[in-house]
Amino acid sequence: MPELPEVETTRRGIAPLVEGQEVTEVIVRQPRLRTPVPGELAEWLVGQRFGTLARRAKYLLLPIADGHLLWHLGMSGSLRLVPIGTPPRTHDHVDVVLGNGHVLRYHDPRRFGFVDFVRGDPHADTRLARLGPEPLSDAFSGEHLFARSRKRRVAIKPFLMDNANVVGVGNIYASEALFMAGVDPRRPAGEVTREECERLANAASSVLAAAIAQGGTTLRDFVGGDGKPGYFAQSLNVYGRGGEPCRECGHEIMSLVLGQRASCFCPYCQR
DNA sequence: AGACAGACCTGTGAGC
DNA sequence: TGCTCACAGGTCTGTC
Repeated sequence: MPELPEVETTRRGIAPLVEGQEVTEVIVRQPRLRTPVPGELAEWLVGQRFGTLARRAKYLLLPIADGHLLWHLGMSGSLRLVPIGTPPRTHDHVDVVLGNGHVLRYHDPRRFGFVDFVRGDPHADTRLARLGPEPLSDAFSGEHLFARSRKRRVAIKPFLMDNANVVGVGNIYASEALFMAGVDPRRPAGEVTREECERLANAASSVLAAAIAQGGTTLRDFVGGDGKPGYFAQSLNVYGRGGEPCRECGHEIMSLVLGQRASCFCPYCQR
């Protein structure tokens, strides 16, 4: 499942072979994604050249002459480059054929992702305009979290996962950051202290940076050719470990539902 | 405006 | 073994 680190890894991986390339053909095999693939996609793209690829939150931005492709990988999407002529597999929904002999191929079993075209400034688009700061930027800090969370009664975990507060912190990273910071995920956001917000911001940034450094290892759905789970899974302290002993103190990891999401935490280490 | 429920989709794994 | 079914996940929409 692409979390922010995987989206960033995708961007870095495909950029060298996509930037500056002309689109020669667009093939849509399955238009029914989270939002339908626009019928005019080929019309918009063919003959255009891609500019410098960017990322905002979990969105990839692919610039063309008068706008941007806005691509979201959803929960199971991947964007890869394959040589022209590579036969599509099941769930290979969209191909963007490039002049250099490569195909930018979108694969998404659960079809939670989407691709759309935004004319003009993409950051003015409703999907991007309300987003909070990037977790690895200077705009994100403990002070920012502290200021945003005052008087908020929602639990700190769903607060952290709210894109308006900080982007790219999904269920897994929110759980891990809260463990690292020693904060109980059920606490009302407004009651988390300034010092705890500082620890939380540092924890969220460092766990995301570590995951990017590992190449955005998938954490759950990923299974290698040898059937082994993702590498980063070994680093998880609480996520998916309900009922198991805490690695720090040995107490049992609790699991419950917060904001409609499974949440795991150590009731002894996290107060 | 904040809080929360529901919808979207399908592979996986548990239970029968 | 084969079937059913709940669950996971991010984000948008709708309701209170």
